[in-house]
Amino acid sequence: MAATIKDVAKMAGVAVSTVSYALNNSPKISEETRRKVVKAAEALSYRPSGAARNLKKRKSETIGLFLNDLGGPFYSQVIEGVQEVVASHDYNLIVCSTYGGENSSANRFLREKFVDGAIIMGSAIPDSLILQVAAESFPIVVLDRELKADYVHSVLIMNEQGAYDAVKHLIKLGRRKIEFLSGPLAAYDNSKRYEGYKRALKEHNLPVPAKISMQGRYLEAGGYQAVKVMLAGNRLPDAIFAANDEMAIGAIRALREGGVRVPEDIAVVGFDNISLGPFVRPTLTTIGHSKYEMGAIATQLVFNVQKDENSIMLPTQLVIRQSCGFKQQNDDQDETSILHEGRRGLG
Amino acid sequence: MAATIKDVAKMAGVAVSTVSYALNNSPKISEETRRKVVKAAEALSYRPSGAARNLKKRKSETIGLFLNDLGGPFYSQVIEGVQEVVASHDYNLIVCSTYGGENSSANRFLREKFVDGAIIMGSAIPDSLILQVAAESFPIVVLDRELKADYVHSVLIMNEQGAYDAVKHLIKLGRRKIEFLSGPLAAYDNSKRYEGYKRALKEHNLPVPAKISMQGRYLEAGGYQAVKVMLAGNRLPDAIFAANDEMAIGAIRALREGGVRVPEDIAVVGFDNISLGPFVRPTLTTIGHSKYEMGAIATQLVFNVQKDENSIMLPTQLVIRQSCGFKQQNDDQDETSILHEGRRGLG
DNA sequence: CCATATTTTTGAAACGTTTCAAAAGCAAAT
DNA sequence: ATTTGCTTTTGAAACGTTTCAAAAATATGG
Repeated sequence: MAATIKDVAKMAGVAVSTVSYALNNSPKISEETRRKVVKAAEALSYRPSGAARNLKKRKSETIGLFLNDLGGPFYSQVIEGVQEVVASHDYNLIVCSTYGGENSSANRFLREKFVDGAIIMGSAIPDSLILQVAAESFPIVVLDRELKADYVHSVLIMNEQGAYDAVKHLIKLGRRKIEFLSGPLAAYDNSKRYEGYKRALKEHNLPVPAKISMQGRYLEAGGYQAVKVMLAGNRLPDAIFAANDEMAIGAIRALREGGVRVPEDIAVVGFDNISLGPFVRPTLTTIGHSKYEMGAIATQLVFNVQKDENSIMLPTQLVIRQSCGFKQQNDDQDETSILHEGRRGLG
Repeated sequence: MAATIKDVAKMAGVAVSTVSYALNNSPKISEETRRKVVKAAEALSYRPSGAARNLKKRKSETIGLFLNDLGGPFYSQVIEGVQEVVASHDYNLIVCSTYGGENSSANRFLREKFVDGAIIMGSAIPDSLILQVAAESFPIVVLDRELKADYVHSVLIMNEQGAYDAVKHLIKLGRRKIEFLSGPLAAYDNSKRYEGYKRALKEHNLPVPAKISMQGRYLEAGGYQAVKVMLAGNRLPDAIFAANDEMAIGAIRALREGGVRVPEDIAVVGFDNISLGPFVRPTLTTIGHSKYEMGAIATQLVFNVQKDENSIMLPTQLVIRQSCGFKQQNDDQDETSILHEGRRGLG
């Protein structure tokens, strides 16, 4: 049905190989034949088959970015960073959801070598699959996840230190009973953030709660619910450190509805510095990290394949707004931030 | 280097075709051989070549979703709708940015038949390319864009009517001097929204400004700047209708900074009902439309290819919050909404 | 035990490109 | 005319699958 390179060749009265060279702008072809070929191709509205091309060339010139859910407010900047670097290498980028388990699109694409390299964020792709497919010809970079293997690199955030900074900041502001609003217990970043929370309490001789009392699955509604439940209890904390911003925002909503003043009665600090932060009331104090840079660096790593695994640690940054109760003289649009230097280099 | 189906065949001591059948769970193959084959495949850590497969089968079982920028707050729900329907058909979804002009990834993918169908949102892909590649074997659905051709379907939003409803609402609340905060003049949806704005003014015998005085390129910062400039002038309006929510939010920020009370002095209404709306202060009155449904319907259309172009019109909905100045007795989290029924069917 | 069905396995021909190595054209130099 | 050295064009062999049609093996029934 659709025209192939053979049809173009026939119409232009030349060999198939000539068409190929001509359309790929090879210098071997004379201008005259090139014109003939292009004309024929247009007349037949010829579209080359990417599949055939990739098969023959044994590469797709495409990088895959695999995410848990394409929608999250968090990802968009990461994507931008990836996009930029991929484009600068004249490669294509496809973004794909990891949703769907065993035979999700992501799994299929990883297995079937649709892409020449992959960047993986989120936990839906099991370590085993990554280990299976990573190879010199197929480098993989994992984001915010520890995984060591040949041709697997990782870009990490200083989760522990960031959480530590957040909690320490609350302590410095005089808060003594600080609760941890947890994300999924199985999540890597959540557990790191929990570690940082505990370290800060310990180092300041504050009691560490025996167990996690609030869980919000990293969702706004989850934070809201967890805090609703908390409010029904009797002994309220004077601060909440949420493992991500969505939950922090849900927490603030629940507190407000319960007549609790934020930050006067209970201070709230989140993590991730999502773009919504400056818009909620009170504006959200949080731990930021450079998402664009994360994407860009990850992509660089994909292009600089190296056998030994290599991990890069990105710094975090305390972003002080209103919800922590820090007294500022300036307008609420302004914000202060304290950079926590990270280190970059071999893992 | 990497193992191919031939290597697996050799190792398992069977023919290439047997391996293919075995791994694709064809019922012709005996359990015994299947086991042998699977074992060999695992031993060699065989990964089938998607390119070869697609070439032979002449399809990729993949749908492409092409967006202007992957990050926008607007898109995520559309993506979810698409994702859901694509998955229900056991197809794969790739999302891809149209950024990059002539030889962007998007252009390449569209041309090289990497995908079996496409959903296109945003204006970066020229009509000409769409017309060129749309075919029975390659259906295309365009979102919020009018384009009629064989095998091209469109899913539209009632932009004109939505804008009309927004402005009418402001008029009913007593506003008389309503300015239009425009997006890019060339944008299809912007011009439709402008039409609706003008119609509402005319129908209520209000003067229609001779020309558009504020432009904000659909960006928050654009709305902010445009309003800053407006504030420097002398005759202020008593309401602003922004062609999208981002600009409306920027407008509110500028007004607040300028000491203008929203909505008391100037009311603001946006368009799109992005998720940020309920979080800004005052909460944003806007025109909503179901983004998830938009994605889902578009995807259905891709799978139900029909020759004659077919367009579907989705209803909009006035979402009343604080920024329009409507006096409500209830808490600010609540919101009222008025559905404007759309019609669905042939264009 | 033979003929006939049925199940399982196999060769070989695609699918539509790229690219190597050889052939053909063509000019200039002998 | 023939050789030499270019430039341009071409055939044919991949690339790694799927799938048709035929062959081989096995089972079924008389």
